Parts: sequence; C-alpha cells; structure tokens
Amino acid sequence: MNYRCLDDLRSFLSGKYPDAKPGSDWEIVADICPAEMNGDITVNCFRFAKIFRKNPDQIATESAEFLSSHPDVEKAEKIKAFVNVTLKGEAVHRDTVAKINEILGSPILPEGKRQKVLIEFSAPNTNKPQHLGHVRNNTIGMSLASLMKRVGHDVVRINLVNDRGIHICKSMIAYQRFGEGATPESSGRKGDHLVGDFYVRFDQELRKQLAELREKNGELKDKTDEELFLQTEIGRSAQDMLQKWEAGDPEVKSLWLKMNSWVFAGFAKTYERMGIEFEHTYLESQTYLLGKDLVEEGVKKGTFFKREDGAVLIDLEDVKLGKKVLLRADGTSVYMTQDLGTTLLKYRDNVPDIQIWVVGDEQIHHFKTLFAILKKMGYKWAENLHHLAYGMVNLPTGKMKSREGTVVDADDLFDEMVALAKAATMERVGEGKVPEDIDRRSEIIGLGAIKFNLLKFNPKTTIMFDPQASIKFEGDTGPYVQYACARINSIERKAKEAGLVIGDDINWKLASSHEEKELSVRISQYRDVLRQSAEKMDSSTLCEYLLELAKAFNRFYREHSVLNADNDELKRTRLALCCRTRDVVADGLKSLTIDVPAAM
RNA sequence: GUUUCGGUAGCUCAGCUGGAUAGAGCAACGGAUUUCUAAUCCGUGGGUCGCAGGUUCAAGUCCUGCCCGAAACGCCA
Repeated sequence: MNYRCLDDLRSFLSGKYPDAKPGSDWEIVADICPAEMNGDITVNCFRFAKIFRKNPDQIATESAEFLSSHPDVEKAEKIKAFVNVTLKGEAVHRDTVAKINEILGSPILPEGKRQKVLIEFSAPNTNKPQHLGHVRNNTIGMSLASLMKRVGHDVVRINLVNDRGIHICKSMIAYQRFGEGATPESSGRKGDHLVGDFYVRFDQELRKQLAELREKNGELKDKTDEELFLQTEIGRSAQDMLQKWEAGDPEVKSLWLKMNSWVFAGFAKTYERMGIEFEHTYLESQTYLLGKDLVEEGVKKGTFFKREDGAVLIDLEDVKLGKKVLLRADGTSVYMTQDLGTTLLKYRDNVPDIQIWVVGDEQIHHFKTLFAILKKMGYKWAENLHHLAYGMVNLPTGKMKSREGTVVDADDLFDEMVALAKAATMERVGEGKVPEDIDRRSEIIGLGAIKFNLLKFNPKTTIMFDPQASIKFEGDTGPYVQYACARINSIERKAKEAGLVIGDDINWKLASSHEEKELSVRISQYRDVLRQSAEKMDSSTLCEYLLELAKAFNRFYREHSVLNADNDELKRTRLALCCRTRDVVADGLKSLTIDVPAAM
C-alpha cells in the first residue's frame, strides 16, 4: 500500500523526532479500514511508535492532526492508537488504479534481490499414473515457479523422473506374464494407466503368493510382507529383473524402454493439461550412479569415514542427525548418495543462487540430512537450499492408498471437473446457445477449480480433499474469482458495442463510493501480496487476496451499474476501474498458473 | 523414546514481523433480481483460539510444561 499522505506522514514524523533515526527502509504500512470503522485505510500507530520511543497514543494524535490537514485526506479520525483515514476521491485512486502499469508491469523485487532459482517438483515414478497427491505437488511446484518469476527471479524448473528400480520391475514382470502383448494403441488405454494396471496386477499376484506362503509355513505368519517378499516366486522374479536391468540385459532394457515410453506419453498429456513445463528433465536411470565418486573424495578429505566392514558413513551427531550411511559394505549406493550426486549435477548444470525441492513433508528429515551433509562437504551454496515440504492430501474416508484403490486419479479428476464445468455453463447459457469455445472454457474453469482448491491452503498443511465439496463452483473457489473477470469481460464487450471508449482522460474523482474506493485500496496492496506470497513460498496468501478482491468487485457490481451510470464520464471511469481490477485479478491468477475464460 | 508439523465456529481453513469487538467459505435459517451474467449480493445464529502457567500496557500470535493427532527418525526410494 503506497499513498502519498503516508509518505508525507513518515517525513513529518521523522522530521519531528530526528533523534529516533528510524533508518531508510522504514515505512508506514496501512491496512484496509475495518468496515464498521468508517474509513478507507487505517494507520496502526502501535506498529511504529516504538521507533520514536513515544507513547502510541501521542503518535496517533499527532498523526491524526497531520493527516487531517493533508490535501489528500477528507477525514482522519483517531481511535485509541489507530488513525482511520478517509481519502478524497481522486487521492484514493491516484496512487493505485490510475497507475496500473506500475502495478502490473514491472517485477516486484529490486534488481539486487532477484536471483536464479532452481525448482524441482513433480518427480513421478514411471510405474503408475499420477494421482491427487501428484496433482498437489505439480500445482504447488508450477505455481511457485510462476510466482517467483512474477516477482522477478530467474527460474529453472526441473523434473527428476524416477524411472528405474524395483517398483518399475514389478509392472514389467506382471506385463510379461499377463499382458498378452497389449499396447496403449491396441487397448485404447492411456500409457501410464496401462502400465499402472500391471503394477496393480503384480500386487494382486504377490498377495496371493504371500497368503499361500503363510498358509504353508505357520512360522512365517508374523513376518511382514517386506520380509517375505523375496521368498515369493514373483518377488524374486522382480528382483532378478532389476539385477538384469543393472547388468544391461538387452531384453529387459527393451521392455523397460517400451513401457516407460508409454508412461512418458501419458504423463506428457497430464502435464499439458495442467499447463506444466520443465526446463530440464533428469532421469534417475541416468543419475542413480552419481554421488559415488563424492564418497571417495569425502573419505580422503576426512569428511566421511569408513566402517570396519567397508561401508562409508558421515557423522552428524553435532547437528543431532546421528550417523548416515552413504555407501553400503558391498559398495552400492543409497538414496542419499544419489541425491548428493544429483544436487551437485543440478548445481553445475545451472549454477543457481537457490535450490528448492517441492517434496512431501514425510521427507523433511531426509532433506535436513542432505543439506547438513553438503554443508559439511564445504559447499557454500548449501546455505541456500530449501525443502518446500507440503502436506499430504487426505480424503474424507482417510488416506489415499494405491493398493486399496482409494486414490483419486489425476486424469479422472480433471475429466470430472471439466465435465461439471461444462454442464454448469450449458445450464446457464440456455438451450441452443452453445458457445463454440465451450470445451476450452470448461477446461479453464475445471482445471482452475482444482488448482485454486489446492493452492488456497498453506502448502504445509495436511489437507482434506472432499470430492463432494470440491465439485462446487461457489464460494471460496477458483471459478468465483474467474467469474468476477467474466463479468467484467462481459461489461467490456457491451461497452464496446455501445461505442464507449475509456480514453486517457479518466476522471477518478467520480469513483467516490465506498465500493469503488475499496477496489482501489485493495489493488494498492497487490504488489506487497505478491512479494509476501513469494517470500513465504505460500500461494494461499495470494489466493486469499484474490478472493477478497473478487469479493470487493462483486459488492461494487451489485451496488453500481457501469453501463447505466448517469453520464458517459462516469461510465468511462467505472469501466476503467473494472477493467483494471480484472487485469489485476487475471495477473494474480496467472501467477498461480490459472487461466481466465472469456465468458462463463 | 527423540525430532518436526498440526490442534481456531457443526465441517474445511485464513489470521504476516504481538495491537481495535478473533475472520472467510461451506452447512443451517431469512432476505435481494423491471437494472451490465444469481457460478452473485445482504443478513441471522454459531467460538473456554487443545490445557495450564509465564513475558507484555496488549497474546490465537512469543516462552515453558502437559494433553491429543499426523509424520519422520532405514544399509527403502
């Protein structure tokens, strides 16, 4: 929020109390005046009275006096240590909507604070299609990248695909046995779903064999599934296949390439629909051996140590993380070793200032350890690594579990929401008036609903996804925000038809109603919200703001007509206010990778 | 056991560096449309902010302890 009277108040107070030396970065930040207080903005003097070592009440009195005589101010009223300010019509708009290009145009951060940011997200496994959990990850990652870019950072988006390992072999084994040569083409099934079917099929067979095993051997009854895995025929087969893969067996590699290509084709469609793109995609099959050389180096330097059996460990007791194995006694590497390797690879390829991982909160400990190790290894950039740990998505019925078939499939969810959006649109346009862009519109609304529904929560909270509630497009939703834009688009179209042109000579003084002023005041907060949202890496701050702005518009819409206003000058002023409001809302949604339909 | 994250209205969640009488959406109930899109707007009811101490002029917010929930603490990824 940036108003001239606030800047002047700041100068006035600084001049009056020169001994306080508040520093140059100090500013007076006002809030929206609470509805019942009767004002436009509120200055909370508690916040900065400390700087002057004065009684907040005294500062408030002086501030109210100063503001009362300020040319921009209609009224300034002191209540306790708050000063509620009513701005004059032209002043309230002058520093916000009237200068919309300054709000929408430039990056938010000053040049010195812009950095090169590497964001890794998605990181799917190529053995099954993506589900709601992935959708949250994709949405958070993509919108974070977009938001960081919006505020001025140079962003590199990275996907690290988990395309090898025992879980991939499971699908392959099941396909060999039960696949009957099916392909996405022959079965008409999307590639990732087809492969996922065989992953499930493997599990069914494994359960059957586990049950048989336990029945035959009573003493195995108390063993876990994991412990018995290699005692089942199918489990052993999967393990054998993994070893063959690692040995480069041509037959296994060929099947692996074929099935993975199906999955990649499927993922590409899912990503495209979500509007997700990456600058680089790394494949684990090409990076999983990285990190081993670091281990040797670390032992030589004394950062790591060799245990009697030959395994290599690092001691992290001093940072309360215990000891961590980095190389097994048999010389094979572990997850951490790989991650050390890929982190280094990503750094060398991109040389970022900051690296961010969008990964579930169950891996908080892993990343703490990873960062601690890199610091011990002496990399200065290790100070700038962040794990954006997001919470799980639960259903009203409990946790999502692939095995129990309780996952919400990403593609199904998209289809369902888009179909609902389409049905809702059809219902409101009436019979025989199907818009030609209905499919594109429905896609924007349906996907917007899903994304907004995931982004309006703080990433770290474990959220409850209620399918019943999520199919509604009313209230705190993406479509609500989009709807405000659609209404404005409609006004703009009709204004054009009526030959109403905004022009350059807008008389902002005319937009003096409470609703019109509120729009301006809210818009003046936009840049601060963007900055804060990016800084906290929390999309919910921006979502909350966009809801408030859309709400303020809807209130205005209810109270004041644009096209039926008393005179053309007022029509033009209101039209300009509306269009600029929409531009801000659309910019905010775009920063979250949500589109706006032309009409709804 | 240790660590981390949660606990705010019937439900789902906001509440930034402590500041006015704790907010929103949904659900419930009652209103609003000769007017630019009702995917809208307005109103009513609904709260010991997990509990107990402490710091402060001021605590949902900071500190300590405890209770409850989730996750992590692998030579799985």
